Amino acid sequence: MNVDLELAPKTKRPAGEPCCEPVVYPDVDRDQAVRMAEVAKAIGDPVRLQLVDVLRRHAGKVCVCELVPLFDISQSTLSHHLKKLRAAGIVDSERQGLWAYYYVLPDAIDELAGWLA
Amino acid sequence: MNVDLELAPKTKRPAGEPCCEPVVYPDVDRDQAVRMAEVAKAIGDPVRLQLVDVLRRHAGKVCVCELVPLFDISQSTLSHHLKKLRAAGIVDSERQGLWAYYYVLPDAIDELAGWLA
DNA sequence: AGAGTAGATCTATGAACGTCGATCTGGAGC
DNA sequence: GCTCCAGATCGACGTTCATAGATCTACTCT
Repeated sequence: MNVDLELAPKTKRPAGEPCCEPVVYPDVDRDQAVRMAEVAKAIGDPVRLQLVDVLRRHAGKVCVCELVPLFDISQSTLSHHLKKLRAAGIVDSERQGLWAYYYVLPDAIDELAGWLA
Repeated sequence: MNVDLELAPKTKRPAGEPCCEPVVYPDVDRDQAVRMAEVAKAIGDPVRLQLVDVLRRHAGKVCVCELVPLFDISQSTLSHHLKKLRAAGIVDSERQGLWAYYYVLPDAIDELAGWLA
């Protein structure tokens, strides 16, 4: 699963006409790929993608109690999704008394957006 | 799991001090979210992300035999990953005799990149 | 025709996922 | 103290995932 830039990726060709002689290597290294893939996987669910959408479009922090009624899922499932987004470094949360407020950490998404652009 | 824009997302507040009064709705609708999440999920794996990276950086079509030696995974696993990328509409393939050539379809990624930007 | 090759498909396996209801935690208000 | 509430965590479930080896399918070359 590791990209080995040292090894020549030439396989034995059957005779003439090789399929293609110039070898293309990935530009993003393994660490970048793992990091960005983790972010992509985190937004690879419709609910979480819409969650990020709401949080990004909202300037400040959004209370969880505002998020729950937006989706047809249980509160525990929403909490689970928010936890995944936090684990991926996409969002962070802050407790204020009884309520929890979530907000976006732009760095993680920016790296992925930069690569995709 | 559906976003209902009709329903007022107000829950009964315990007394004074509501956690936050302005309600934020997602901008991307359910269909967009499902589509973009599918693309994000497809690149939500380090191998597939690097595969897309290689294919995007290469102008034309890349032979599978060039891709196999880049990763420490079996040929069948690589084929499985390429199939996932094709199912997500990120790449397409073309047979030429014994070899298969893969290339990027930019539209799917562009939509996600546009939203992330 | 027969041998060899590139790539896709099949089968299996163990891990991770999305979902829910139930429970736990800790702050608010009486 | 006690009760109520918001949100997180737990336990369980069926599903999907990444992976590998084995097999299958076309195609090329002799």
